[in-house]
Amino acid sequence: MTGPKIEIFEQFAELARVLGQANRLELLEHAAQGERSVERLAQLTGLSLANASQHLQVLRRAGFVRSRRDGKRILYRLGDGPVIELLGALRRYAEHSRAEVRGIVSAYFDRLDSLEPVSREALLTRLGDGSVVLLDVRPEDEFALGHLPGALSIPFADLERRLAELPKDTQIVAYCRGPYCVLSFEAVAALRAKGYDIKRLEDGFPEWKAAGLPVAATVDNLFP
Amino acid sequence: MTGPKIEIFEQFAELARVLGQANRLELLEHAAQGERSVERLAQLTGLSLANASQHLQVLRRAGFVRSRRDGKRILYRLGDGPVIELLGALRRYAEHSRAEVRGIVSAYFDRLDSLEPVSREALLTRLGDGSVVLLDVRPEDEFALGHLPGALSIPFADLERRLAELPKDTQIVAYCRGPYCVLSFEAVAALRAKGYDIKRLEDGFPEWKAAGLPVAATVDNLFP
DNA sequence: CAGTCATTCAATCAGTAACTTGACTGATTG
DNA sequence: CAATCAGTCAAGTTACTGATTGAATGACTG
Repeated sequence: MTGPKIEIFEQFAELARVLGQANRLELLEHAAQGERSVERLAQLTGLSLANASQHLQVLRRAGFVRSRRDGKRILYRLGDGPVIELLGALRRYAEHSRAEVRGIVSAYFDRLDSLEPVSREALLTRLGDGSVVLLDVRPEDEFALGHLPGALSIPFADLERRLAELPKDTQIVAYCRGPYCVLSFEAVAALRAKGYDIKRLEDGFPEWKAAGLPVAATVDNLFP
Repeated sequence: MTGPKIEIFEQFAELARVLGQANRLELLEHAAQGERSVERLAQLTGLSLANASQHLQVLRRAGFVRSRRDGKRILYRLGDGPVIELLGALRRYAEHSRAEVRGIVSAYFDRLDSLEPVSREALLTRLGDGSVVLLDVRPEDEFALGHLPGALSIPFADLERRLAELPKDTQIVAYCRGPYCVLSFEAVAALRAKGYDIKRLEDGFPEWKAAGLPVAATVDNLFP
């Protein structure tokens, strides 16, 4: 081979191998929501503590996440390279090439929301003229760690109880963790059934943040 | 976990695992230049025939390459999903996050070409007004399988012998297989030492083609 | 239609990866 | 300063991956 290519390819391959594990991808998505302790991440993914810890270290060595100590806890958050962009490229490739992905997507998602999602750009314009209400359906702690400015936080679990907070005369745009997060799909399905005018944001919070758009946070790192 | 995520992550991880092997990435880059037989790809990468064949089948199952039979030969070419985009995202992430990659790049490449490369957009404009000569330094067979329109083919190995074909008064833009292909770097270094005004195209042939820009081919599939 | 060529398949082996368990470290708390 | 808590480390098991070898397929060639 000509020159330095083998080494470069080996570096690329090492990074790709780190993403080649479903549990790590899941940890990564959770870390992308905001800082999280190892224990919390282990809970969220259903992994054992030691296993989660080891996976997180693999992710850290590859730069996909960073960590810092806070008292006895160690908090992991997304790394600062173009991680979301890389995951987005992987997702787009998968959607194009893997019938399984398209199948799962259509089975779970299209059934719930046959309408076009709202793009980031469209949302920005409509937020400007106040013609839309933004709804964050992620759990409260994820909202606290960071959310789209002006978003209303009603975790999906509380939605039924808190319907009164939602307008019937203004369109609602719901979002959650990412393009494949079911929460926003189910919120759309549930609220539409009740007569609300609601759509889904195409991406989730991490994509919004990665695009360099403004983010609001209620706490800094209160909920690990 | 909520819903269909685990399955989706497993699909993503499967794809990432396929890219998690340097030999496969190398095969992929060669297939991205144009259709190639298994034997040729094995030669180019230095892999055994059976090994190359198996890796190519892994790549095919993931949709990164396609194959067709031509007589006794089986020809592999790049798949038609956003493969180049995915590899580009991987490359950009690696450049950002891996000191090793930056190190290798600067050790081998920056030494050879400290000047800014020419972007696709800039090249397009300058091709329009005829203020630039395009130079393809890849081997002849890769040129034959596809090249940028109007490019002059002088394989790097023949460069010394064929200097007469190059203008001294017009700027030259050299390109080869991709951002890390050494050929164009070395061509730039060699010709600049001889007093030519020469720069490097930022990307290579596959990126150009993937961007949907026009491509010329001398033969269809004559050189497998 | 036997021989040859290009590729794939099947079997094997060595090396690596994922998960578990239990011990260890480092910071807080009584 | 001992006890506790959060996380890491080290060792072991099991499963998978990559490479090699030789046999098997499938298509052309005389």
